[in-house]
Amino acid sequence: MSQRHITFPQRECADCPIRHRAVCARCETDELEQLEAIKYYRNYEAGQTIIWAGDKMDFVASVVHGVAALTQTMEDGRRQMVGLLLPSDFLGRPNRDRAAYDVTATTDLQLCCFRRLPFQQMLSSTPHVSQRLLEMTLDELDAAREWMLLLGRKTAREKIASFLSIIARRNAAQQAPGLGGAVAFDLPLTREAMADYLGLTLETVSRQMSALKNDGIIKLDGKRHIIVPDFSALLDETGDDADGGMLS
Amino acid sequence: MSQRHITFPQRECADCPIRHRAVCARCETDELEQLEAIKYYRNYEAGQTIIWAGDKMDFVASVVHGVAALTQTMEDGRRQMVGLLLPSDFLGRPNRDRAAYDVTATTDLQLCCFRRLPFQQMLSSTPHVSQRLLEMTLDELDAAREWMLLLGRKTAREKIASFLSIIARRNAAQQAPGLGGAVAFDLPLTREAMADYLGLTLETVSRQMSALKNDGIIKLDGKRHIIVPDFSALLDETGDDADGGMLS
DNA sequence: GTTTGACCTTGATCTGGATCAAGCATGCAC
DNA sequence: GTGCATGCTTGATCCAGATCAAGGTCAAAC
Repeated sequence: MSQRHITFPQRECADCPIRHRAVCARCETDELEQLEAIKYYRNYEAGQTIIWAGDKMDFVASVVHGVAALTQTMEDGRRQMVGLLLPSDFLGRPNRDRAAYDVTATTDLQLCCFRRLPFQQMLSSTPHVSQRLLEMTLDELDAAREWMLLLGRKTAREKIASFLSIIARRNAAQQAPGLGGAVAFDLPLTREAMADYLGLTLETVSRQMSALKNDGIIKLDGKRHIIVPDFSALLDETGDDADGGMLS
Repeated sequence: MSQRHITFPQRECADCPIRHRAVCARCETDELEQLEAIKYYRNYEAGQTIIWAGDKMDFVASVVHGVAALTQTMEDGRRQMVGLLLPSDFLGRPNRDRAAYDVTATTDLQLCCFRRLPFQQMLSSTPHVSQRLLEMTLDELDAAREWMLLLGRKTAREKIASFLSIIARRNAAQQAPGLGGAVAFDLPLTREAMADYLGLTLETVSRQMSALKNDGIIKLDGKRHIIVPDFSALLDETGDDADGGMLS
């Protein structure tokens, strides 16, 4: 394993990039101070395992930079990703001291870790933290249910298009507004990890990526950089409602 | 539609069958009184739609008796169940006034409904309610992740065996302890609803049920009553770890 | 600049579950 | 009773995606 050195800056909460979206989003100054007292940063490089299912886990954490994946593995080696954590997402479960899933960094990653026991204390004493955590957990449950529809009922092409639009959307949420329907971004996953996310094989992922490229829906710059000339054309391939579920 | 009349008894919280497992589980007497003031019961018969995705929803609820299903439908009619609510499970999302999924009663059903706005008030003011709701939501998220593994990676036979063992387990949780590995229960879903749960067609569900019957893993008494002579034999068919994920 | 290994693409073939198509069983309405 | 609808089973065929197999690309290590 390479010894490449990663250094994300470590900072005060006040100028943290996820300050207003993470579990700490609603905290007042004094509550932030309490969190500062129990927090520490950890950096991982792409491909590293953060924790194995069943391992003791003495912290919970927010993703600050990068992407982490939660994966379940069956005895015979079949793997299914069950969570994809992007910046501001929360890792770990309060009141549970062992990891339920394998957790790996799929890109270089920085976590803001909170020691588990004091964090649990804060959950009882600080409604701003527990309310925010409830809201984030409900959002994750909604995302999981979208994902179930994808796994259970979508075709391989729809799965790929859906995945690309999810990544594009979550990227856009943090970055410059795209100009006129065009979007570009880097894939945070290998073809194999995409297959684990989508319930496919890596060969099918590769073939469907090529098909979308040949149909002009996406362009590839290298293996990982995606350009979407017309985002609505990509959405048409996802199988989802054209209006994104909006109601009159 | 039939006019068959359903009457589940309506009761005081004190002798409610889900008193110690539902969102109210941790409430003290005075908190229960607050809940009593904003609660009312609703009964539905098997097959009835409770609410359509996008409809206004002015209540949240606990399932008291029976089973409800959350389902997503694509434009072309493909359907995926994304939630199965058994007694004590929670329906609805605080701070959201429209249903995100279709909700149907798959058996005769009783809901204990709470008016949404006062319930949201209580969430802010009553840690015992919000803490319990967080815990239940985290449990649902874990269940959703198991379900993703099932949808993404299991074979049709494994899916059926997994579904049967889930229903058997949740039934057993409330009822007499089975004698020596044998279990019996009623399916709360039609073959078609099972297909929507499992990401299969109803024909495949029917074929795999027949296969498990022919292999002696289950016995059928009518279409819906299942007898499992040896529960561990059923578990062997699920593809899950033999030890149920227990660790040394 | 050559070797190595990780990652990705593409081709040929196979197969589990979908689809298309009958028909059966049960229970309710009349 | 008869008629009819709903739910279920079973058979024949098809096909999307898995599997098996071969190479291609690129960057880091030497």
